[in-house]
Amino acid sequence: MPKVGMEPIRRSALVQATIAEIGAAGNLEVTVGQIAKRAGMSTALAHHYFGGKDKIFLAAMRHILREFGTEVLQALGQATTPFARASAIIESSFAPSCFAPETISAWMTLYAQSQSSVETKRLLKLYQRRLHSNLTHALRPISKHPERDAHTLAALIDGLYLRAALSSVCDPKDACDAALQTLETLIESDQ
Amino acid sequence: MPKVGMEPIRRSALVQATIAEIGAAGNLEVTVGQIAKRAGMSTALAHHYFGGKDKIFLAAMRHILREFGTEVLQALGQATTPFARASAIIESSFAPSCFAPETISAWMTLYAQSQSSVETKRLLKLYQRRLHSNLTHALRPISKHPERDAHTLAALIDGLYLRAALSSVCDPKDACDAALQTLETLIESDQ
DNA sequence: TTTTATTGATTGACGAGTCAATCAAACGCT
DNA sequence: AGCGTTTGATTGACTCGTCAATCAATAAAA
Repeated sequence: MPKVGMEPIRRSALVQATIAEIGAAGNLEVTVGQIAKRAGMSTALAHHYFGGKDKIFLAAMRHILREFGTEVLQALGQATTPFARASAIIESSFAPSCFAPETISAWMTLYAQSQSSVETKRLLKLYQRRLHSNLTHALRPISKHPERDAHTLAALIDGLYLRAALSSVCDPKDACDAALQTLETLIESDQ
Repeated sequence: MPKVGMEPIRRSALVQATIAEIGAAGNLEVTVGQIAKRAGMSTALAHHYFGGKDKIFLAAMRHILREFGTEVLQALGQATTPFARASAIIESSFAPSCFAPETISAWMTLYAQSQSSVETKRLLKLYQRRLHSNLTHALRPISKHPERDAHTLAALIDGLYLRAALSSVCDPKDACDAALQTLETLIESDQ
């Protein structure tokens, strides 16, 4: 079985397994052993490829962020009008994939870890900057205060996500509608 | 030194120390030993009074929530008009005490833990219900959609808090202004 | 003397990271 | 094609540290 070129496969399997384990546990209390087992290899191999537990976690976080980023980008590609662009960003943020248990857990632990890991904090800020920049760009032609409204909408998206993710009867659609509704109210208001 | 009636003092000291340690560490990777040491006692005594690590953490979380609750209640007492009530709720949510490092860390770990601890989730939902109910009550006389606007504002508060807490140049005032601004926009809009 | 407070010492478990050893594919040389 | 060598893949076993929880013992009130 030992073949060359295993590295990318192993790394990807570990990242996948990490996300799954975090989702199953609900938090970061996950051992390298569990992750390696789910990925079908020994703990030694996991260490061999990543060098340490925190490196594995960071890679998993990066993966989540990257996946979300491409989802938004793709939705933006479909949109033609400024309003459609803003709506697309909002709808991407409440896509079903964002509410998979492992995604929710990953997202929450991301917030928590950001308080103690500078690298995690960097990642999170990157996501926030991108969301803000995308929103600003979409709102520029249709809002009297693009920057300000983008800031408000970005925060609203995060907050609505938190509430929807926490609620047992987790209804992404309601949250999405609320965000869209507020988007309309904001751009119609002229003050 | 052994005197009677130590229990409440010890419990309170442990809760205080737990919050401080979480703030210092930035996450839940805090040992009972650290907490007990900061509280000036042995780990055995900490176990004696709380029975286990998770019980200690839960007590700390409850303490944070209760403190926040009374702060809001006090601010509401000062307010006379409905608009002042809504503003008071918002301003309480961005009070300096909410941005102390230990409070931020506690809040973040609260979100993260809620995914794996039903009791923590229950606590968090309680806070959200109270915030929503307070806001609805304040908005009833001045909004055309009190429930809907309360939901939006509550989420906005959480989101703005997240962003402000995460930003290195953490400016609560900006976040508060954004929330107040949106409050005005919402109640002025008539659709 | 009963109850409450208190701790040092200990236990038992668990987990991250390391290491030496094994195995097989690829490589280079003739 | 055949043969030795290097290189990547892989793991079982082990080390070292940590930490939650327990317990037996002490001391001081009541």
